[in-house]
Amino acid sequence: MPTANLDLTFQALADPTRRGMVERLSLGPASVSELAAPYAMSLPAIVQHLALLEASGLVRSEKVGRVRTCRMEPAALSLAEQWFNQRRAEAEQRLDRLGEYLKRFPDGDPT
Amino acid sequence: MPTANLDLTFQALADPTRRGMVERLSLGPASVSELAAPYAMSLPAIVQHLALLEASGLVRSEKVGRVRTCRMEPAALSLAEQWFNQRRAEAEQRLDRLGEYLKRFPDGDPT
DNA sequence: TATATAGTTAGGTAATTGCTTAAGTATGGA
DNA sequence: TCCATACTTAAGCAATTACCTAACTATATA
Repeated sequence: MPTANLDLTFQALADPTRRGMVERLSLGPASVSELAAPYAMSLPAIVQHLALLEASGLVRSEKVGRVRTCRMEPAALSLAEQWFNQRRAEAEQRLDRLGEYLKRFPDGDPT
Repeated sequence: MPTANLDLTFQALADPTRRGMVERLSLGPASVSELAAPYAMSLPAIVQHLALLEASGLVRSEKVGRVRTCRMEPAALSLAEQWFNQRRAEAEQRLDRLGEYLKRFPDGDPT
């Protein structure tokens, strides 16, 4: 339902850095600097990416002491996944109907 | 594997107009003006959205006479879907390992 | 052949994105 | 208490995005 959230989710996943961060977090929680380690860019840039991931709901984080620990929010992932499933379901339904139709009128239009 | 293509795919799906067009095309092929009909924006804007959908490989189109017919390319959708499946698989694996671990050391660290 | 239809091309603009550097603020350890 | 660590905030900038209008090119149809 919340189409705005799908916007944010897909937008978040459209960037290879952010997708990399999600891949990392799918293996388990990580601190900001751990997330940043594989990338050549500045820490503020990473933090900005993280902010988008949090805005989309894909990632949640909490700070204890001076380290912020980030972890995946699986529900947000599955929301996007559902969208794909619906599209596939529709496409398959359509092809089923087309199949039925062709079985009844193998030569095309029933004219 | 082609991470650049995932970029384009998710980028394409991040916009509600384009996502709407994909939803429409999941029900079956449509002409450019049919795709444009539900939206308040100009035709050139729609054509631009369509160009992004084609660049991502989600949609393919061909022009016959003066009408261009657009249709879904299911393979591109399933590429994105696979990415989600991998993420979920990893997350579940991790939780399984965590479960095993807790079964062996119910009190936490094995120190 | 004239006119409407379906789409295309070109150019412009305001807002957003993905970075950067510089200068902070807490927190934890020697 | 001093210093390093782990971020955070602010400001700026070049490139991209999502539109727009105006003008154009084909292809049907009357």
